[in-house]
Amino acid sequence: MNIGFREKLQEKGLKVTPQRVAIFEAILKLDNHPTADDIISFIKTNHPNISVGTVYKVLDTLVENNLLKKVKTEKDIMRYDPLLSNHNHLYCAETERIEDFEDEKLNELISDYFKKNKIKNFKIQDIKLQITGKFNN
Amino acid sequence: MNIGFREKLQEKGLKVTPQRVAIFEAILKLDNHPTADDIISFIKTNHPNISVGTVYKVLDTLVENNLLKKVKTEKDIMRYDPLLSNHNHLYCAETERIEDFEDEKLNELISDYFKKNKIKNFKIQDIKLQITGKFNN
DNA sequence: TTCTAAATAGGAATTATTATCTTTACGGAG
DNA sequence: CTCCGTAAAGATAATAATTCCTATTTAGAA
Repeated sequence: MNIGFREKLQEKGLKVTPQRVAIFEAILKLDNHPTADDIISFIKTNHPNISVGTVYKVLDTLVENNLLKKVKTEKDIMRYDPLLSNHNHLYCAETERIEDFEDEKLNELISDYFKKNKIKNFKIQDIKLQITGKFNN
Repeated sequence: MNIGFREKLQEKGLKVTPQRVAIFEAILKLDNHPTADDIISFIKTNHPNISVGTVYKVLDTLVENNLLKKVKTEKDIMRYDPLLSNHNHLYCAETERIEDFEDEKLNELISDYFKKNKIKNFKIQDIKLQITGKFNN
């Protein structure tokens, strides 16, 4: 997966730098959709020489190149998501926890619906479900 | 509708202040889901004596009391929405335009789906669709 | 009208993010 | 393998949005 990341950088014509690798690894390791701040803290302990500005710049670059996605919570905080498959999120407003939620059947149901019921004057590019609620564990 | 707003404030035990009324009216007048900044600018010209901090606090209060909702764009900007019916949004990433989108049939379809297909360990409180794409006009 | 808790004004402080400018180093060419 | 040009990183200043703080005001109940 590390190797996959390096290759993806190269495909996009981006240089493979230790900073980029470290930041991407941090996101994978931190799991659960870290904030920029989570990533910065993690990086600070593991790679104390990587600067804050670099973290932001790398995140931006990766998002621009679709190696990462941004997720937003209710509270307006950006989170980062390394999974690139088409998935939705379960989100708990109280605890700020986010979990991935994949359900191919549901995706189909919705996209079928929109095939039959076009929205006039609007061309859909992407549909995302934000499911808010409470985790039982 | 103005009157409705005052009543809603009272129902919640909130004081009816000219600031709250002015800010709520601004949101209605600005339409299209203004940002806090839009609201502040508008207020600045119409009620120059209302302070920025107050605008933020009023918005928070109204959101807490369900007299207003927050909407998020891709770009991490908060917008405010005075409509409280259960509706989703069409969102154009290029122009930042947001339109309301109501479709009762779709809402039913989705809630039926989740009645039949519970998510384990998670109790759904709210489902929102974010439909990203392009407007044709 | 009086009183008190709630709300506002105004500005400082904080936080997150972006910009700038210099230095470094990735990775292709020789 | 070494060198070079350019993309990327470092460090820090600047900006932007929002929150905090405290004195003052005011809505509305008694």
